[in-house]
Amino acid sequence: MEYDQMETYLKAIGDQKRLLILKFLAKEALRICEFTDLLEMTQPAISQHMRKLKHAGLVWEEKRGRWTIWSLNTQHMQYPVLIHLLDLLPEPRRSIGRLIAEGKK
Amino acid sequence: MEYDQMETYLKAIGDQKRLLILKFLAKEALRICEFTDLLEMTQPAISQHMRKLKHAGLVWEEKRGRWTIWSLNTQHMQYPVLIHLLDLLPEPRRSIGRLIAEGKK
DNA sequence: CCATTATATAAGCAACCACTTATGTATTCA
DNA sequence: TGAATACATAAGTGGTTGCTTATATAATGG
Repeated sequence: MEYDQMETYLKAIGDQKRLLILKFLAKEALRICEFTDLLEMTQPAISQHMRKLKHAGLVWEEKRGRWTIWSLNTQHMQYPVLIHLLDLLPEPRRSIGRLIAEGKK
Repeated sequence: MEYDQMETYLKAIGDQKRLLILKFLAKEALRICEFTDLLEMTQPAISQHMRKLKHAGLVWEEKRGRWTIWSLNTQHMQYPVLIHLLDLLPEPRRSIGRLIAEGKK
């Protein structure tokens, strides 16, 4: 792996919000509209983070109807490292289960 | 580890020049003036990178006379991850051995 | 003691980043 | 078909980054 690729990778995961997104995706695939509730961020902000993660090859997108379903790319060369790092981070305050309970999913 | 600490860590290593610095330090402790030759960068630029690495707890500094000798902090929580990542990167073009041959060390 | 060497730090600057608001484009559903 | 929903993208903005040049400080060596 070259230095510029490594930089792209580390810059992609070197952001609190994106780490949180990845932490969620490590559990299950999610849609943008679910992230807006989970992260309490606007939809364009999420979209832009996803674009950055996609550019680094960390996530996949699957268009289904009006939704875009995002999931972790488990084939990424540094996927094991990513999982290791995510495991060090605490569980998010808001959870997907909470969303379901609130009838948002 | 909290999200902001992880971000600080990843931002610190998420830079080509700093990855190169760390790659050199993984071999041996070095001084600023040696880095200016190895990386072909100005002295203040190096100093500022070292400050950032120090702030993230990745390196130690040891003042000896007019020199400051920098070395990797092998006690850092994410030291094994760092070594793993550095091992994926190619050996730098310029080497310490080359410096010695040129009579600069 | 004075010149040299090694380093830190400050100010300035261009580029980049992460957000915002605004808008365009599909898709679904009544 | 028209309203609502999900999403992408563009433009604008304030803050950050990584460099530069300039300068200060401290140690060494003649």
